[in-house]
Amino acid sequence: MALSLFNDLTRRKETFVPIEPGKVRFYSCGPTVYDFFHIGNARPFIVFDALRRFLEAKGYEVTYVQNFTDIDDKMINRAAELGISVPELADRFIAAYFEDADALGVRRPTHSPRATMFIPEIIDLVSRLVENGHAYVVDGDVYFDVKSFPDYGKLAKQSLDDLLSGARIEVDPRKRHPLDFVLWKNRKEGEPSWKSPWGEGRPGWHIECSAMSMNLLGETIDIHAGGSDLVFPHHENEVAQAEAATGKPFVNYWIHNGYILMDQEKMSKSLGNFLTARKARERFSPFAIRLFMLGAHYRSPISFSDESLRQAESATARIRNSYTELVNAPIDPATDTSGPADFPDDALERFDAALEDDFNTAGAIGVLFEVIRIVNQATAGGKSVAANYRERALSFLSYVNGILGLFDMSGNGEEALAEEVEKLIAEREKARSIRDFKRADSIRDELASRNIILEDTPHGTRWKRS
RNA sequence: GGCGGCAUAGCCAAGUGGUAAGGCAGAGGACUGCAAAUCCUUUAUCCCCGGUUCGAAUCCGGGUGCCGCCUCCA
Repeated sequence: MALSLFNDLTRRKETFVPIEPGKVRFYSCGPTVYDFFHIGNARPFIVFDALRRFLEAKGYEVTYVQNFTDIDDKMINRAAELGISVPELADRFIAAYFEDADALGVRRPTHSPRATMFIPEIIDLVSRLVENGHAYVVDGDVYFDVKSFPDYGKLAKQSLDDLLSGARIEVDPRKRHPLDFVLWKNRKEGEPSWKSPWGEGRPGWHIECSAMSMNLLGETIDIHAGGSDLVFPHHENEVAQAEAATGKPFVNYWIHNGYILMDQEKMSKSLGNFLTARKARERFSPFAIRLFMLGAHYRSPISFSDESLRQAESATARIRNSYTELVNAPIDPATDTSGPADFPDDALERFDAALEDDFNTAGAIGVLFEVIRIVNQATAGGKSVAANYRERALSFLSYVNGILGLFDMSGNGEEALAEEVEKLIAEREKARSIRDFKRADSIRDELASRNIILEDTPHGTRWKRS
């Protein structure tokens, strides 16, 4: 079976066929770095990074680009508020982005371009559009002429008239059509600017993505991703700019994730109903946050709630527990038995099949938990497992985790802590052997208060962080 | 007004024609000194009405409710 993706350009699920066999050119819209990102913003970062990992797991060589928008009105306003320069602001929040994204298990993209590093390329693209009649210059501003591009609206599935009828924008009389959008903005006093054929100025928002995508990945790319709210106008405009310039398709597969809702409403900065990823990390593990995101199909809206995150937290602990049991299970010397349940041969196949079906992570996670139960059955009560069984189970879990990142496969880590805990466990064992349960329980309680949970198993006492 | 999405058990959530995955929570049992973890058992006819079909959560028509885009926005 082959990977299929729901392509917003055609509104249909389509078999994914890359331009170049074995390679994927993948662009994902990144953050405007004027503030910490919130968990709504985090959804595409996590989900599309996971898609990238899946593609790599399937053997594709993926060039994954996620940009930083480091020049626009919000950047300028925020920098002024903070009394720092726009580049300083960008540096600060790019650093913050990586801190948060790294902590959430989002892998670093192949390229993380900043718009301001591509000014010559942007100017070049705008020039092409001016030259071939798709853009016009007014008072140092350059606008894209939507009427010159008959396909305008093909991504949003709206005609110019339809788009116009619901428009809530003020009409700028200098524009030929109300929906014409700015490619290059004339400099205003005190704003960062660059020299261009049309005077000092700065790029419009939409043009940067087209320019960076075309320069880093080529004029036609395989996948372009982002939040649903980018379909119009951002992505529509990207298509128009790029295709008007090159005459070639800009993107073969457009994919968009659904929103995260807060109190039944779309989470957004402007509504103020958001939770930053940074704040969320203080309250929930990265694994729980990831499971919350990946536990529903990427195109569905999901509602944020403490309850949902707590559920994800518990579920994630279940995976980790199962893994720990498996790793610690004694190996059956006979090696030909593996307990009551054999490791299912089709697990991997079913897991992949779910992801291949429009990246259905929720379905895939269902398969994961079916396997978890089977593994738990095999290791329940301290039973031994066949070496071969453990190897196969670990290999499955490792493969799954390499894509979804739902639990920590490393050890407890902290050496010094481990030593101290082991000492207390030994002391408790001694107390238990002489049936001094009061002393034993007080040790357990003390560790519990330090977020360390003890579990007595047939093979001794184990500890873990809660 | 145009375009689009969603409605599945207490909660979260897969499932696009053949008699409802998975997770969380709850109940009972097993294991434990007690716990924890784990195992076993247990909880749904899929918003409503009508239609197509041997058969529909899944297709069609009509409702109802909620959400989004058309303005910066993941």
